[in-house]
Amino acid sequence: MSVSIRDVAQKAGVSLGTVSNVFNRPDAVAPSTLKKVQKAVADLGFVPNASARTLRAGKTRVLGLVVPDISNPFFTDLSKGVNDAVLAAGYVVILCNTDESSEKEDKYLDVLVAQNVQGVLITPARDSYSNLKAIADRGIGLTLVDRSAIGLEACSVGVDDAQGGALALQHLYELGHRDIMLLTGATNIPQVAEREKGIKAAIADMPASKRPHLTTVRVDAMSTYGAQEVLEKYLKDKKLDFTAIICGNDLVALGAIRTLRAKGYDVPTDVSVIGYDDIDFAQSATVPLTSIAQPKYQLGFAAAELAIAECENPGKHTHQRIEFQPQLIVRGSTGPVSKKSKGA
Amino acid sequence: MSVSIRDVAQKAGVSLGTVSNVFNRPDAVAPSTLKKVQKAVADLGFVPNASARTLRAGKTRVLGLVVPDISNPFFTDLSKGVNDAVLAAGYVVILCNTDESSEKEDKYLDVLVAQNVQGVLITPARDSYSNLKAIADRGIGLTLVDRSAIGLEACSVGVDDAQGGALALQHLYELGHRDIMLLTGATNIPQVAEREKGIKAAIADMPASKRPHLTTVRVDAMSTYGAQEVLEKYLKDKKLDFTAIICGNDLVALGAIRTLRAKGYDVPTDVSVIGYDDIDFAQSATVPLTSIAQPKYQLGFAAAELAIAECENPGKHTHQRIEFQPQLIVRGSTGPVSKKSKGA
DNA sequence: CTGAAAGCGCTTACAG
DNA sequence: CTGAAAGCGCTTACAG
Repeated sequence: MSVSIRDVAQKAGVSLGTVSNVFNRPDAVAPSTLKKVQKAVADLGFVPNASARTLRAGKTRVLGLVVPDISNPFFTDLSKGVNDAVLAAGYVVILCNTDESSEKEDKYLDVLVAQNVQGVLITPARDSYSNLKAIADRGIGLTLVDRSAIGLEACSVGVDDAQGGALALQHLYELGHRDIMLLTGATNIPQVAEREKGIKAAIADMPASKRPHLTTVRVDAMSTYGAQEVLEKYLKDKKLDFTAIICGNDLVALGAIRTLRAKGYDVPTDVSVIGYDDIDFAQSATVPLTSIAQPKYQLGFAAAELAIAECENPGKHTHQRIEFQPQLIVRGSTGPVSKKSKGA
Repeated sequence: MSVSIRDVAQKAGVSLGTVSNVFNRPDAVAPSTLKKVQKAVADLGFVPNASARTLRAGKTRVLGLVVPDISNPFFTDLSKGVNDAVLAAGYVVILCNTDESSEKEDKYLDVLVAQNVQGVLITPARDSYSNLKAIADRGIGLTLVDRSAIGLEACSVGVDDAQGGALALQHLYELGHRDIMLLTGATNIPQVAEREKGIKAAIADMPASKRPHLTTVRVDAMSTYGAQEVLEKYLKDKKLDFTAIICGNDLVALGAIRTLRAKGYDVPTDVSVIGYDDIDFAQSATVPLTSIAQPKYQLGFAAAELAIAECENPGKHTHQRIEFQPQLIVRGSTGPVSKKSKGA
């Protein structure tokens, strides 16, 4: 149905191999021949058949990106980064959304093997990486995204969550806050645990006399309602015993702000609130939210670059881990501790 | 590097063709042979090489999905629908994010041609479809998403925006509202124009004596701030002359609610507010938002099904358009018109 | 029901 | 610098 290299060769009056050379080693072709062939290519609208090319050369220039939930903006932005890196390098990416299901993940992995992808970028849905080893054994490059590559021969990219926690704490500390609530989720969520660790480490690093006091309160669900419920209960028959809250994520922060305002406390005059994730809505909220942003796009871009580097140089590629730093985004929900609340 | 069909044939003690038949026409293989081959396949971990398969059979079972902005939840959910449909059918999809750029779109289209995709699902970045004709001419199936296929031999899927507007109006009408503000964007946005048309048509359909009165107010930016600014100005030295607002989207609705509450009006007691899009945050808002939702997932699923149908049956496929109905999601921001506000 | 053979479109040594 | 030839891994009539 389509134009083949044979048609181009005929039209340009050269052999098959010469046309191929024009695409793969243009330096090895005489300039006049090059021009002739390029004209024929343009005239016929020839695009080399990737399947044939792959079959012969063994390289597909196709990558697979496997994510647990593409509706999560984290993965959406990440996937944009992957796509941009990949497009620049002449690669293509097959996106696989596992919906956090191991079965779907396995299925997609098979699909990717069948498609002869040269590399797989993945945020695994489960802790066990057994299904990934099969991929690596097939010689397919593996890049772990937002996970570490423990026990795997693979590159990985991630964000320094401990640092994210520390950033939040330091920001509040610099604003003068010394009584801080940590309103977060269960410790079995790795990210939650890691950030908490970062907060505590930052506190431990301070001179004992100046260390802020941290009260940890856990919500069942890291949602607006989950936060409201818990915080309302906490404030029930107690006076405010903190001047700032570090929240597990932005939804929790929004819920906290709502509760505080309902109780007649102003944010940030009475209480500063800091979120995590920097979701899209953070800047449109009633009180624009100070938050910790993750370099999602860069994460994807870097992961794709690692994967492509491995594809281009499978022999002497050394695996590496790239860890990005989260970023503090200051908006209206945090401010200096006021004399009023300090006194309270 | 990999296990080939030849290895399987050898291990199972059958010929090449028989192994192929096991994959492509299992009915034509004797049960005992089938089992022998399947065992060999499992033992060796054989996965057929898609490139070779494609090259020979001419079918790649690969689709391209080209969207202007994957960070927009509309396209994210849509892409989930596409992926699920595609996975079920044993296809694979290459996701292309054009960032609304025509150049990127053209580049991706070339990439997709080179990858031998069998079909392209696209929400074009520009109005002219000239670059799409080239795709169609190559025999690649084309499916327009959230656009009509005027001037193209192609299937298309979309949402009935006029109906969306009508739904919003009718909901408020049934709650007794007769003085309604339409707070929306510029009419050169097709979706805005179409919804407005639907609202007006719905009003025109009512008996003249009962027709609600519609005041249209336009915002520069369909954002929270854009809405606040315009509405504050409108309410400056005027009493409330409406009991409900239909908003251009959910962000506008959130801004409207904020302004109303700041002025001391309760939502929905004094004023009902309805949004559009049903963004994720709509249900977590201070006043959970009544909104018009679009069947994004279904849109993608249906588009993929159309595309696959065309791939499977390129000869006698008739192009069709599938138009989905938007859906009213009732939450707390709308309620019956109160006697108080009615009297005002 | 099974096997031998041709060929999909390209790349890559290799000889000239 | 150019061309003829082999072969990547599979599918598909075709003969048996």
